[in-house]
Amino acid sequence: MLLPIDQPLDLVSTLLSGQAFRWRIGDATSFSSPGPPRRTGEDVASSRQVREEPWYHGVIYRNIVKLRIVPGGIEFYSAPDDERVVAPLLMDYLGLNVDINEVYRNIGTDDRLRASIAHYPGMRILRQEPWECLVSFLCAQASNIPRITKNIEDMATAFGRPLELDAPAGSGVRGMVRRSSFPTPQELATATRQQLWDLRLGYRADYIYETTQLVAEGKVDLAAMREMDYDRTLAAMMEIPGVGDKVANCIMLFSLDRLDAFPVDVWIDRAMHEWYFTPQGKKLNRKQLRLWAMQQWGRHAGYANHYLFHGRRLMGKEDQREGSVA
DNA sequence: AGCCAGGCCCTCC
DNA sequence: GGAGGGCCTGGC
Repeated sequence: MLLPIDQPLDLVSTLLSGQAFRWRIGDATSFSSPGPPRRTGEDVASSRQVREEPWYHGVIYRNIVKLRIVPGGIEFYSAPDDERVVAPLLMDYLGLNVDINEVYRNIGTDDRLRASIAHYPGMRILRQEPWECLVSFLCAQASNIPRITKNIEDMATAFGRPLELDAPAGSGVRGMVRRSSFPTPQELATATRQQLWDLRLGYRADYIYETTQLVAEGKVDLAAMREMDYDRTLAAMMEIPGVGDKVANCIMLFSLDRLDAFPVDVWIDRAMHEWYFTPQGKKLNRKQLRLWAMQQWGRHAGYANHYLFHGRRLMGKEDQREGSVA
């Protein structure tokens, strides 16, 4: 099915850069290292080099979704639910209801940000499912993307529901995709503390165990948090074990409709001191940085955060993986 | 071998 | 209120 879009969308930056952890590149289920771009194999003889966008697959709303960019929009398949059912969910999940050009006008306030925007046009903030997002960022403290990805996948495999997507013949999609849904709070609540510990989550296992009980028992109501104002949502989030200011802001930004949320991690901390509070200025703590940013960029501060984060990796160090194949 | 990671929490000052 | 150390595990 084709989902028409008329604004830039950069799938690799949006899906694989650390806001969600269940997206993979490639036609079929494969957890081997991504490696170099794969050959299509069929149109090698063709003199005209048709540059085809890669497929991605992930799991949202208990569906496997496989998608890629095509002229005019997004081509996608889903299972077990029909594409007509998944289409609006996918649209919403990808944040395509947000006018990104308006966002850029609001956050393009200096050269650094404008450079980052120019380098990552179409990198979006996802609108994820709050429960999965919460567990993901409980995993994230003192960790890294590959490890978080493994932790989340292990929980899905152990406590979620197995799914498969068999692409229709002649669709040009090759390979069966087998994934598991991320467990619901009730499903994950069946896990014992020891079982979680055995997934090698480290000390995060305790946070996840405690949090799962709270959500499954209804003592934490994530859906309700989408309706609250920023301060109330933040306060409610920080009641959750293992959730501090940074993690709360990540969850709020990526899943609770708070595009004004501004998570300050070590990288943002460095970038802001380096770029906005230069040498001798007194050091601001993380909460002060967040308040300053929210003042500066208002209701799209979270987008500024994401572009600062990626902008710094752009200028700070070399860009190791970049899909700019000739 | 030893240090540290995309934090949080608890203790102590 | 804020600085400092501990915490599972994995990677360098």
